[in-house]
Amino acid sequence: MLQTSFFNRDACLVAQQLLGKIIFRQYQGHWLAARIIETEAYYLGDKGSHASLGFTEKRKALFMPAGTIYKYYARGKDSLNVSCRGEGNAVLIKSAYPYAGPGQLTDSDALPAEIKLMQQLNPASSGGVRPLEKLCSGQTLLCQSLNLKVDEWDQQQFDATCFYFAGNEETPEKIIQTTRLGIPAGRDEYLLYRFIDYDYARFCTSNPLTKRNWLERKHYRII
DNA sequence: CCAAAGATGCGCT
DNA sequence: GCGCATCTTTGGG
Repeated sequence: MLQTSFFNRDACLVAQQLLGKIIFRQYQGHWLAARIIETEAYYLGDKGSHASLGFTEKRKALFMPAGTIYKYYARGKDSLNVSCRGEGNAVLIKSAYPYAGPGQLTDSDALPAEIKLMQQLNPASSGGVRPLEKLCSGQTLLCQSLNLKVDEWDQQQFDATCFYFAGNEETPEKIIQTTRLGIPAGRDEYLLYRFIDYDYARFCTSNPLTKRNWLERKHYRII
């Protein structure tokens, strides 16, 4: 389990080092799991952040010690963040990919019970089964798949018995660094605070590599 | 109390 | 890639 000291560092560094880490979530006797593939960093002083709007009870977790979980409603659905070093700074877990041990799972595999549970928790809008690539591809979709609710987790700490992040010290070989999503013009929208695991870019919310008219160095860079 | 905006996601083009 | 449905929070009146 990642300790609070992991989060007690610069938010952009934490965001990058979270890539490749695994989220573990206890549900009905099973450990649901997903690999983090996309993150965003937010700072008190950047106008895209919730913290920059000032302290309210809802935003309190952003001002609590590093490693505190901040959950809020994004367009009415649950979203997962963790506070970092410096009051008001945090990382947003933007998307993940279903995890069931080493190697990349595909829809053609016989899916483990844990993955099927995640598909039950987060069915397609049609009511059908959501393919793996769409199961955790979004900050609220991820929370839905892992049964992570605002009411239960906002302002809480990670808990080794039911919800935590884990993984080795390695970050992916290649990381895509680009702009955050959903930030209006004039709100520091140009900041390159979004990070994507290169090898999983096709599963993230919006893939810089395949975006029309997007160029390396101009709109994103590989680090 | 209500209008407006928001760290979105879906469906269709 | 774009429009819009959805629902919570916020802030002004």
